[in-house]
Amino acid sequence: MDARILCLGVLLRKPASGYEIRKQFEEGPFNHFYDTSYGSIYPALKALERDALIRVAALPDDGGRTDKKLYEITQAGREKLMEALVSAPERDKLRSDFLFILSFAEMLPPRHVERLIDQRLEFYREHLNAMQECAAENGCTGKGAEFVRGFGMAVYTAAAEYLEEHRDELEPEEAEAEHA
Amino acid sequence: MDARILCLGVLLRKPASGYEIRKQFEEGPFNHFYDTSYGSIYPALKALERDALIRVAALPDDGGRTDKKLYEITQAGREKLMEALVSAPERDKLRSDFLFILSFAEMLPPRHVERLIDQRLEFYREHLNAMQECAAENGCTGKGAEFVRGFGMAVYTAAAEYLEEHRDELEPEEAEAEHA
DNA sequence: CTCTACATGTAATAAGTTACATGATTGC
DNA sequence: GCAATCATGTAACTTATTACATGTAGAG
Repeated sequence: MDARILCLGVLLRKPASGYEIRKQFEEGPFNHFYDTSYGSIYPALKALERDALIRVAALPDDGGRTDKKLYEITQAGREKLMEALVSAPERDKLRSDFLFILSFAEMLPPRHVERLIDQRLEFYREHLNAMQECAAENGCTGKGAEFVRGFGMAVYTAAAEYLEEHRDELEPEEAEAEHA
Repeated sequence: MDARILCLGVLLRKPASGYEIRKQFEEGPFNHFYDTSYGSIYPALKALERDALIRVAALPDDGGRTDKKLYEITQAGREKLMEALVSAPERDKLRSDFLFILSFAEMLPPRHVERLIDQRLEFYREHLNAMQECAAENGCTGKGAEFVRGFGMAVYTAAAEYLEEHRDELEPEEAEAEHA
């Protein structure tokens, strides 16, 4: 899924500007499994408009700002998106500095490992809260979106639990060595 | 973490060739949270050797092939890696076509959704098996690596359970509509 | 009036992926 | 002899990221 399909996905739910699309990937429902920056969104929107997969919607005269481009998906865009949605998904790609670092835990200062895990737990807490509240305003609507949200929460919860229950295994065992 | 640091991480555990490093990211302990291809590994090794962070080890005369370059980490390399390991980790990056697609589940053919989830469950089964066996031969050694392996298994298990327990929520409810 | 959030866009850069090109070794 | 795996490397391509550049609107 490249930035173009991602944008189509957002626009299928409702018309939005480039800025608003960005926000959906930063705070909204797509936050947890995709990330995209302006540098990829704006060029993507340009290409989509060129190919008539989206168009600039007539600006609503509710006093919105005039420099804002509200894009909406076209029929061709809907078809293009559906095509992408039913084709075989690429496998997930994860890049986790956290796990990479932790896999060398025994060679690191114990305090550093402690802090790393504390920060991670804090991260899970925050995001679980945010996910709980991610509601209609953000486009967290529909069976699919809710299912995915539940999935994310289940995974984060399990991750946090594992960290809490097993973090002591990473502690250096000073006393033990003496008895050897 | 770029390809260079990743390579240093592999080489810290034991000397390896570019090909073997690749395998660690494809099958080995780093499999689940990082991915890297030849096109990034070989240039990374070249750069690391140029900077004296790794060197070509004397070939063991056990009859190995002569075109194989066994790299080992140098002291400077160890320091460079440690520096990277104690600096603040970048946040995880996940890109999941699976979740993106599922978030539109209600607009997709039910059969497609079914198949998607079946494939995913199969994926979890396979990888949980592989992770259970990922042992010493592969460099799954040490507290850190084992902790990370356990973490991965906990997360995959939770993900699979969620899918199994909640997949029915994605089924279209034909009967219900009639009573409305 | 000032800060934050809204808003769009480009250019330089960095990075990794894919496909290509080649060849040796091992097991059957 | 043949296929699979081991093994190294490059070039073209695609892609996204970062930093830059600019300006508006609303809240306090």
